[in-house]
Amino acid sequence: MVTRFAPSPTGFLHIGGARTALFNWLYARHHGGKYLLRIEDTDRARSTEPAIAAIFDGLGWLGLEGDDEPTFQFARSDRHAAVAHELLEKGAAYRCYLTPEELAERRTQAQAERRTFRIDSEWRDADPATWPSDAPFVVRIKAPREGETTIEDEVQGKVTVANSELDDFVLLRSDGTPTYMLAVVVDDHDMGVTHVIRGDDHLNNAFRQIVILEAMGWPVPVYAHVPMILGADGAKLSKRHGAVGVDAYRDEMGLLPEAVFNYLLRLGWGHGDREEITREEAIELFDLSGVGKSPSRFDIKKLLNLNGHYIREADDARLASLVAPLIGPEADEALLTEAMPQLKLRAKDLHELAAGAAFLFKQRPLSLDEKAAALITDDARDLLARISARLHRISDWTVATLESNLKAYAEEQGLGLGKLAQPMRAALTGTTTSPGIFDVLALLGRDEALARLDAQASSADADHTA
RNA sequence: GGCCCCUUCGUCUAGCGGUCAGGACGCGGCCCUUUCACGGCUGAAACACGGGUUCGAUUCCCGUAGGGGUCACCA
Repeated sequence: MVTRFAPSPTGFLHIGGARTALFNWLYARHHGGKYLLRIEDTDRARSTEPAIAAIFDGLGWLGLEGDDEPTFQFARSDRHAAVAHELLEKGAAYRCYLTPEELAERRTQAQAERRTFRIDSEWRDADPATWPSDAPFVVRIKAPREGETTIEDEVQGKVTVANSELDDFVLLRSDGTPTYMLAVVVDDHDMGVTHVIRGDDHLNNAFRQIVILEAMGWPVPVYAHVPMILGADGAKLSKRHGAVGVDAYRDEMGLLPEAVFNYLLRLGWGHGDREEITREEAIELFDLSGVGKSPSRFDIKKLLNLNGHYIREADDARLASLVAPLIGPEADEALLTEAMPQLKLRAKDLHELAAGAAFLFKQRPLSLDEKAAALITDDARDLLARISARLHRISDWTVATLESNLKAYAEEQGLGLGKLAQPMRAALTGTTTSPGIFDVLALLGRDEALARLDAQASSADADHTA
């Protein structure tokens, strides 16, 4: 069996497209088939190189690249046109000399009479011998007018449409170029596609495509039209909802591909109570029967939660290499990796992770944020001086030693550990939230930690010196 | 408007005639705790509405309402 993902390169890889690609990829993997890519670039005005690159980039990031070299639809125009001519010879299609203007006129006329407009070309049954040779024409398919067509859709179930609903749609434009409807059918056939899994905005197209398929005597593929992804407000997902390109999820939101993969999988598809699902498990579990029929809304909170989960699961060195560029040239990947087990507990995305790691690379004197500054009172300075003096005597600068020493000191002084920890945290990180204070001391190293402590112990209180 | 599809907590979903209608995110409370997190426990929260069919409907059928899609010489 063969599946395919066929985006048109008019922008970035849309998040909805990414899910369609995911389902196709999963279905092929699950059944040991092939998953192919086709770039539908027949719209020359809107297709761009950067868009093609962005799509491959997005698919690559998610690990959804095709099993063979991608097909470029525009390059196959001659083949598409040849099929149209074959249909013409068979009498299954005809030259229609109606101009766009005439069509538009009939359309508005029908509208004025509150009639449903359907193309009813007088050229449909014209004798080919009467076809003008000098006037422009389009090639239209002769769609059946009687009876009905039903498809057994893997997710939508049995769907039936009266053939009278179908127009004699265009196969070849007046400039001789093929339309999408023709190109898709020919390419799917030539590529050996057996399963067409796509957004349900194409459900109506399936009936038109079957007309071509039957005229050519080609087999009808298995269809699976999956519901679309809607914005949080229930409207069609668009730029208005913020990020719709997968590149934004990576670059702007700082998400991990495995989180997006998992989220997209669970959006519109379920398998019992399973929530966190790896690639391997997904391949094993995925099935079209688990795809729901109703459109689902995009929930960024849940995506973020999943991302937090995958950050915690991720390899420390990998996270360090992803976060270092977000911090700046001063970032040290080795130190980041060492701190990562602590840092990754506290972040839902890479930007939060970078922010949480920033204290490691700050230059002295540290600038304290408002809450941290408020903690450095005269009493606190005094306390920090005493703690520093005590820590100066420790040479075994490890979490265990630091912890037992400081806890003993807190007890001696009859203070809760928090009374020591918060001023220290302020002095050490410039903020009021951070990993555990002993980890912070250890991560910073003896010299840097003591220097930061001393700097605050001897600092002047702006309020008092003013 | 015509045609097609859809409808379980706010959201994603489980359910496939008889369940205290389950899980997850989010939200509230409690616990853990040096901060923030993580983690654990716990609470509130749903079968759109109206008719049928049936001993019995969230589940099957038909309407209504609401939502989505589609009606190009765009893909």
